[in-house]
Amino acid sequence: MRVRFAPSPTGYLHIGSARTFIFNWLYARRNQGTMILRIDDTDVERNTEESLASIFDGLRWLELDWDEQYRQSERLELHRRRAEEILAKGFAYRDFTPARTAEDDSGREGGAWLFNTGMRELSRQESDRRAAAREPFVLRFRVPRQPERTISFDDGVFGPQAKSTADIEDFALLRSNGMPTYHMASCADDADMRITDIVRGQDHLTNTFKHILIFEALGVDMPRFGHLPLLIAPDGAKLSKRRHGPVVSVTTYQAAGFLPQAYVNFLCLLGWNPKDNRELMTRHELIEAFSLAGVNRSNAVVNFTEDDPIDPKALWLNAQHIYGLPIEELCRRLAPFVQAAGFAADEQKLLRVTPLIRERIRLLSDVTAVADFFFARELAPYDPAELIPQKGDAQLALRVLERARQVLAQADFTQASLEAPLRSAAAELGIKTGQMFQPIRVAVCGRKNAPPLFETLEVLGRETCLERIEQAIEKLRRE
RNA sequence: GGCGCUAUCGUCUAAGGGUUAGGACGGAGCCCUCUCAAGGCUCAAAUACGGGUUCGAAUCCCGUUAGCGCUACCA
Repeated sequence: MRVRFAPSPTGYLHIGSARTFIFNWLYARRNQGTMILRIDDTDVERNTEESLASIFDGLRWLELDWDEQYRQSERLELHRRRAEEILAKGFAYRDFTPARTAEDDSGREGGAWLFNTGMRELSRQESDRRAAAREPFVLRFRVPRQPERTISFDDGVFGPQAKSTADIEDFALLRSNGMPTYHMASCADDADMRITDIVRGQDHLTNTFKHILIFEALGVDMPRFGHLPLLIAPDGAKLSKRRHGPVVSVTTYQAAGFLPQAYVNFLCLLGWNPKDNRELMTRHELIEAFSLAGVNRSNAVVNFTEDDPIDPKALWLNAQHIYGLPIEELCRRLAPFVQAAGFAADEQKLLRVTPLIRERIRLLSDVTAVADFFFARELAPYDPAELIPQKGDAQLALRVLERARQVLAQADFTQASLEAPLRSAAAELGIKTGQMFQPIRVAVCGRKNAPPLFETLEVLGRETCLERIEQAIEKLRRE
């Protein structure tokens, strides 16, 4: 089995493209096939190097690989040769009609345009003469019309498909500048690369009839086809940069702090499922479970809003994958985000902090908001009122902190030996544990919501804790 | 306009003639609990519409509607 992903480098890597790559990749890996990356860059006008770079960056980030790589622009001779071959066999003809413009197009009514009159019938001699005279022409496929014929194929996802040649126009193979069209280049390459299975977006479903015509004319083995439902926006429109902004770009999710395996997992669930209610899946599990039969036929909505570009389910999956990661690996993934935020993150410290925050972050980037007080020397300013516990006052907060200062000065600084004395201190003061712990938590973390107190104290260390409690006491006295 | 594809909770989806139409995310509530999370439990929430076929239809057929794709010398 040989499959390919064939993006055209006209923008950054689109999440829909990434999903198409993933499905091809899963299909290949599942069946010990060969995965081919082919850059379809025949549209010189729109291709950019940045786009090419973004495709590679995106795929590298997603930790996806491939076995062979090609660039269509380096294979133009093959495409032209194959087009000539089709012309020589009589399956194509030269059309010398000047290119239509958009305005010409608007007037069309009552059925589809099929071909330009007079050109199909041009004699070979006449055609050759005008071509030799350097008159520009576009090479068109001579779609069989009399008798018309039904082209059919069995789609791996959509099932049996059929279309009459009476509904297929004489599509172009070569442009008047000699460049192959997408249809020609794609089919010539698919044939040359001996692609056995073409898995691509549903927008190509109806193009497939044209491709079958080309493959037939070329006299090559017919590949199998499988078309994927499209990814669309909540408003039903297809995802586009203009309308939907960063949600369509893979880099958005990388920057937001997604784990590649989580994002791949999310993308797989858009239009495919393993039929057994599993959702959280490893890459290996995805490969094992993948089949074209599990792919849906209706488009899938990426559920984002104007305020939040991230689909809530993607977020949940990311949190699950984060929680499932070994501490050392999570640490490694977190480090760049900690550094980018300007914290001096020494590895040992991060290794101790990570277990305390792993179920509190949904994105890797959350680490800076959740664990900042572990890394910052000085606590960000906070309202002293935060130090005051439920059903208490500043006096109580002061008593709690002064007592805590004593306890922390003496106790062994481990979670286990900190808990008992702190609890009994609460009992001695005649207050609830919550009332005891909150002022301490706010004093050392600078906020009410934080990881469990004793672990936090231990990781922070005696010196930092006492220093921060001292500062809190002064804050309260100044009030 | 022509041709094609699609239609189950808000979203992703399961069920492919017989189910109280299942799961997940998100939402609401409860439990757990030193806060926040995580976790557990519970609740609300769907077969687009109209006809057929059948003892029986989310499921098969036809139509309508809606959405999407193709209809370029874009891919």
